[in-house]
Amino acid sequence: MKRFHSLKKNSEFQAVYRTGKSYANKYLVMYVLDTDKQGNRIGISASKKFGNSVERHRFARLVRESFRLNEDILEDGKDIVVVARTAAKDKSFDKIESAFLHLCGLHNILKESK
RNA sequence: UGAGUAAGACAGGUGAUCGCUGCUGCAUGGCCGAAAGGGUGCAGGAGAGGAAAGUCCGGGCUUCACAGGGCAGGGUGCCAGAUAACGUCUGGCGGAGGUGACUCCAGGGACAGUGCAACAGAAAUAAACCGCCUGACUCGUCAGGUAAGGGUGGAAAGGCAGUGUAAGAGACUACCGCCUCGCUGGUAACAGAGAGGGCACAUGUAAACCCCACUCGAAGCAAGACCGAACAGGGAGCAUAAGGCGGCCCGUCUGCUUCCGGGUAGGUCGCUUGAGCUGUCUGGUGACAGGCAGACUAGAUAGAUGAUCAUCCACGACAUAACCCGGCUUAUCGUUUUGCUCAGAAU
Repeated sequence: MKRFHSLKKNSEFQAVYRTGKSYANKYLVMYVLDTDKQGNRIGISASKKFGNSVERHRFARLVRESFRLNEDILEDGKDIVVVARTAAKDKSFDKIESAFLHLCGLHNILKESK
């Protein structure tokens, strides 16, 4: 299996926003939708309000890295959308990663939590 | 040495582990495919900027339009050159600033016409408020002359000095400025000296309309080209077994096969070898042009450069390619090189 799967279409994002459940903390907002398909998919969103191109790319990389390193402890068959909040700007990797795992815990999609 | 001025260079480095996107090689009777190949795995090597930014100009490229001419509209605006082209660049000219190196200038036309010029001021394109002078008389008023002086303003009928005069005024004179004429130098912008005018309808504004000269077709890589599930459409054949429109036949619609053509999702190309880069030589004051040699240096398509650790130091600013080039503008922690100028010291 190559890389990891990501959400691409606007319609896929809209489906998660409308029908998925959401939790938020200081840095991130996370939407999760059950798909019953194999593999998890992630979509990352940072609006222009968040910052310029460099800052938005930086945020996306940190979230992608958090997802990649922790994918094996996540349950299967989820569409996840992560939205940036402005407080996440200029934050280090471990802050973003802990925020990501915190939200995964709230969504109850960690394998250990069962 | 200090202060300044101009032109450049660099844009955290090194090592380790995990991860991402192309490329090359090898492997893979195992996953897909008839095959080519794809996929997967391993290895090697490559992988953002000086502004990649703003999208303000110009060009290539692509599609559309196009006999020729004119109008409208846009752009440019001292001269010569460079260039594929430009609103860019180079060298001059003129003006402004600086002791200087040097810097800055949207720098055609205001006797073609129209418009506008707040406030202040007596008056703003038209002039007598104060003042000055002359005359008259009822003795502080009237009539007339006057733009030298006062005050207002960005701008008040060329400036300054003198002659002159009742007081004044280019009324006259010298110098400077302006205008006209030819002469000399220069490709030209322009400069120089000379002669004449006697200063006029008299100010400013053309990033106000406008006039003059030159110039411009439109839209953009989500351009566009090709392949092409699905799904509308048409032709041919088959079945005519069944059903609908008919009481029945013909006909027609529904069905299946096949072909044609349009074309959505999706895919492939466009997509990186180029008006390019590096070095060097020649021509040119220079922008630049030409010759020779060398290297190949991102090509993603929801969009690849990240994470962790160690270590060094100046403790790392601004900011992420999206078809490609030439410029402009704006942002930027700092480090550093070279030329030149001024001041001081020493020889």
